[in-house]
This record gives sequence, structure tokens and C-alpha cells, in this order.
Amino acid sequence: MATMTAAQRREQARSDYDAFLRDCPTNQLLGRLSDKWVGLVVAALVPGPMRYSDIGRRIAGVSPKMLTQTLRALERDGIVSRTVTPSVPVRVDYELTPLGRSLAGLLTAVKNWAETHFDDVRAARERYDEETAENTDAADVA
Amino acid sequence: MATMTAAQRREQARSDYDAFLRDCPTNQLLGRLSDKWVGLVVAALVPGPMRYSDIGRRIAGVSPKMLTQTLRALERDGIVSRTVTPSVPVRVDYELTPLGRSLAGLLTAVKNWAETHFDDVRAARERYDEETAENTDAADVA
DNA sequence: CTGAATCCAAATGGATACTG
DNA sequence: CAGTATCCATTTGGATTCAG
Repeated sequence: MATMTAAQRREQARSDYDAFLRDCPTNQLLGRLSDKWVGLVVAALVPGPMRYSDIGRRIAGVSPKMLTQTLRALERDGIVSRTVTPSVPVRVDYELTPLGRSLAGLLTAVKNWAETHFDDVRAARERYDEETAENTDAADVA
Repeated sequence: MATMTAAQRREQARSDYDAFLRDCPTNQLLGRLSDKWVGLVVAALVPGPMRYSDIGRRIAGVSPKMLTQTLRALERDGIVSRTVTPSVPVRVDYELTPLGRSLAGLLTAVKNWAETHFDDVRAARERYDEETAENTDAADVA
């Protein structure tokens, strides 16, 4: 097809590029890691293996649906392992794999950052909100 | 009100607890940091200050709406600074603050983890998908 | 106990068009 | 250039119910 216009070629290139970015390995993984519940589940499992319902209670606010969804995704990615004990009633334990533990360290670091720098962030927010309010007032007067 | 039933008290306690978790400083920050675009924007700004439209082009896939939203949130939290140069046309530069740079290191570490361990994750996914397919087949046969 | 399935409200976010 | 405003499709995710 040498009959494309310049605009068509540009559009084509843009689509290809976007597709590349969407399929980019790093982005796939970052998307998964930036999931709201992933950090909480991984953090919950750091101390050791834990049962399904215990994780649910520990996170407090997660629905069984999201908990299962998150655990399944993490299991598929080799970050947690799932062990079924066929007793009655059934018992299922989840545990971080070595891969999961290597990740947990980083997520913990981010969590620690959030804790240690929260005062800075809160101060910044207050400053920002005040300035915004001033500007709004000024705009109203003007 | 001492006329609550046990169920009502339990419900009340659960609501309070959930509210506490929602308002928990760390969770607020982690929620912000686990935003899909935050990592990408912060990463884009690591090399140095950058103009609005340059960030948009660099991320390729972000709509102006989300870009503005993300930048505003980061500015409010004191992670990026916004500098307006009143030329014609207007020029706006965004830059990581010292606070932002301290965070960028951690996010970069996570990004690096994603890059170095992607093969492990991909292998785990293939294994998981195969096993799942087998189980599905077995169930169909049985 | 550990989920799977369904329903549905709400938030997310992209596309588009417009303004200063 | 740097956004803002609006519309709308998709997704998210909670509640509920049921099953193994």
C-alpha cells in the first residue's frame, strides 16, 4: 500500500505506537502493580502464610469478589502461591513466593515513604488549597 | 441510644472501622501513588523539567483530561511544581520537587523490578494458563 | 470456609470541542 | 500552547446470593 496519504501514515504510526505502549511488558506489570488492592494484599502476606478469610478480615473493606480477583491475578503472576488443604471445611492458604517477597520489599519501601512523608504532603495540600481559595476569591472580585 | 440490637452495633462498628481505614493517611497516599498515570508522569519528569505538551507526547495515550488531573494532584501534594512563563503563547513547565525526587527513586525501583522480573512473571503466567486449561478440559471430560 | 455468579450503581477515563 | 467542559462508553467494584 503505497497509496496512503501523509495523514494516514501518521495515524497508522500513532496507532502502532499506542499499541506498542499498551503491550509493553513494563506497562503491563506496572498496571498490575498499581492496582488498588495488590499493595494491601502483598503487605498482608509479608508476615507469613494466611487463610483466605483472614486476609479478608485484615484488609477490611475488600469484597470477596475483589479479594479473589486480586489473589488470582497475583497467583497467575507467580507472586503468591495457593495451597488447598482438603479438610472439611476446606482450608486455603496464600503465601508470598520468593518472587513475591522480592517485590514486597519495594512496596514496603513505598509504604514507608508514604508514612514518613505524609506530613510534608499534608502541608503541601493545605498550602495549595489556601492559594486556590485566594485565587478563586480574587477572580470573583475581578 | 442504648436501644441498638447486637446486629446494629456490629454494623455500626464495621462502618466506623471502614471509615477509619478510608481516612487513614497511609491509605490516602497509597491510593494516590497507585494511580495508573502517576508512575508514568513522575518517571517522565525524572530527567528534568518538561512542558505540558511534551509530557503528553512522551506518555502517548494519556488524554489532556487525565494529564491535567494527574499533574494537579501531584502539584497539590507537593510532588511536582508548576511554573508559568507568561510569554505568547503561554509556556508551562512541570518539575519534580525535592519531595518528588525522593519518591521517584522508589517508583523507579518498582519499575526496574518489573523490567528485570518480567520473564519470571511471563513464565508463571504461561504455566498458570496451561494448568487452568488442563483443569477446564478435565472438567469437561468428567 | 472458599469461592463463583449475577446485578447494578458509581467512578473512571477517552474523545471531542471549545476558550484564553 | 495549555488547559477546560461536556458527553458518553467502559470499567470498577460493592452487595447479594448461591454452590462445592
